[in-house]
Amino acid sequence: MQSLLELRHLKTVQALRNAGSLVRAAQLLNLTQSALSHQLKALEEQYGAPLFERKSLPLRFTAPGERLLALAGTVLPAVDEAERDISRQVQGVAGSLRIAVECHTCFDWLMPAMDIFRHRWPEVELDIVSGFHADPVGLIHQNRADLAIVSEHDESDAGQGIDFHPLFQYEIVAIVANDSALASRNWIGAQDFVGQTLITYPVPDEMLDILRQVLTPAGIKLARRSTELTVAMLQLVASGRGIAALPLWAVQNYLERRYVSAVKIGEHGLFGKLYASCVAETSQRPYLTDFVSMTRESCFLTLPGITLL
Amino acid sequence: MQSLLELRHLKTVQALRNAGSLVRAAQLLNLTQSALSHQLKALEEQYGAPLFERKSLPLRFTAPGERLLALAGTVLPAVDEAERDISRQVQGVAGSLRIAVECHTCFDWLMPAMDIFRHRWPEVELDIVSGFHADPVGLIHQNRADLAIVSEHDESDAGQGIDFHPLFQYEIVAIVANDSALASRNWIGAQDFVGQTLITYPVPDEMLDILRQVLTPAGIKLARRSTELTVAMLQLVASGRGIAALPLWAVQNYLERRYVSAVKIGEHGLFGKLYASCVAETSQRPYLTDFVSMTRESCFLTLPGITLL
DNA sequence: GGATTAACATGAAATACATTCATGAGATCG
DNA sequence: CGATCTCATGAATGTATTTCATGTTAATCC
Repeated sequence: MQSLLELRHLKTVQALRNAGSLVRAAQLLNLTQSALSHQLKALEEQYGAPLFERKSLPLRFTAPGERLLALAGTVLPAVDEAERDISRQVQGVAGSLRIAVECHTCFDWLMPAMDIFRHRWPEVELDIVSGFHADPVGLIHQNRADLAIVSEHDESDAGQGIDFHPLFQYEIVAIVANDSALASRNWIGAQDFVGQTLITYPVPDEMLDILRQVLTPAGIKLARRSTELTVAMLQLVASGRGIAALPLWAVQNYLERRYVSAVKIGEHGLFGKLYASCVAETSQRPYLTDFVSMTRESCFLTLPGITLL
Repeated sequence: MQSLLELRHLKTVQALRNAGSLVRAAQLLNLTQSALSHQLKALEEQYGAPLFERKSLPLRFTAPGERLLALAGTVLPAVDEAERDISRQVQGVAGSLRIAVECHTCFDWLMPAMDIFRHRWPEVELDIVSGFHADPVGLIHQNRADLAIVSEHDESDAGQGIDFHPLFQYEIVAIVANDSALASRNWIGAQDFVGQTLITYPVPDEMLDILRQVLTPAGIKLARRSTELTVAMLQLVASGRGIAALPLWAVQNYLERRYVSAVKIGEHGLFGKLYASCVAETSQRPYLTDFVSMTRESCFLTLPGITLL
């Protein structure tokens, strides 16, 4: 009798459209697939009609489903904006968000995320702390940065009043030439790197997962060659000058075009994790939590093959 | 961390503004005052600021409160509209709502309610079945009306697949001249009517609560005089030609201007109740439930001193 | 054509959450 | 200064959402 529609349902419907499947939508919302299934069932029962076709991929919505999507499209941004306004009214927000980055590829997703953020929080001073620092958390302590994007969290930092907000996890794959002997392998181990030239970004060793997690533990030291640009690394690999290890999402395009080949590293794959870390006090700021959740969402929707943490 | 705001909260905030107090807002929403208090407390905790000033009457909202109100003002109508659109998509609604009325004063609130309805459901054919019928439910059975506004429900009808949707309750007071001996009484009983002329609308006896509930049971029969217009009745009373019994809300204006006086009927007052009745099938239609809830709301906000059933 | 993987559905159990109940405190009014 | 009104609050209740543990279906792959 009485409408059971809540913002929650609108968020679900929108996530469903963006994510393209119940499973992915559930990850986006930090819920289980089952929860969404129940939610949607309840809605469909209330309206007496299905909201979307289950079989088709990509998901197709019915007319009532589209109408709900349209509603979500106007309502949810309005709600977000109102809540940001209230944050501003309550604590005249005029803070800063200086972001320290330790990994090269981060820029690929950080830029679009920052653009969205700038639009949502125009009065917050947004910056990237340039250069690559071996210890980005140190920059926070020195108050030269507000937020650091890091790949592992030092347990020692966690105690020091530093919060780690999980972002996402991505697979790091070995990139080899198409005609390489390794290209057809199911996966390769540390020993398979021996004799190769490793092509990397020009950053300290500790910041390269392939070294820190695989080669150094195995006691292997390789010839190195470095370059700033991902395309340049791929060009070197393609022309047989060496092997690289890069995030899968960063090279997906080239793989689809068969420019180079990717091989899993280790039997279960090598994964990089990313966290946003800041002092506990900063964690409280509404724009900080907004930045984190917005970044997670935009990365999940943009970067292929990543999973949220 | 995560926003707890739901449509429910927006409805609460809006009801609070419209009703002017937690208690009245709770009646509007079919909730207890306590529920709203808890809801608002949770919101204020989340935003870290009060939403309204508790002491002042009429209620004053703070800046965050106003911002939420503004949000509710854009969001809730959009949600309503979307749900109506979905109803239309699912079951191409093109029904009719022919309303049979048994009481005279009903027009005062029915007209504005119908105006709102017409705007919300333009494709539904809206009509009043004119004339005053002793048995409006009969009109439904004959399919000459879809909805009847009645003051008591016949138990015999309830079985026959007729639904009764409670609307509201109002007090019926005796209207006497200011200089009448009765004017100063705390309340008057059936015996106090003896010897007076009863001024009524020109309708059958069964439809007058004062007769049905008070005078007839006491075996009292009075001289009668009738007129169509409420003002005319008051004029007669004021000039000492008789006594009337009318809904308090209908005469509130005149009482405030001390044109006539009102006296409670019976120690605990005489109350009229109104229901909207229709066949069970009609009850299902989305526009019917919308009409009922919308009418309840608009009456509650417009008519002074009524309580929802 | 099984075997495997992936996506969604579903009933029951667990959990979280909103609401009510039963008060108390504070203000207002004859 | 009771009487009445409004709102707040903690505990108890009850409902509703979510998870858990499966089942089903469809698509993909040797």
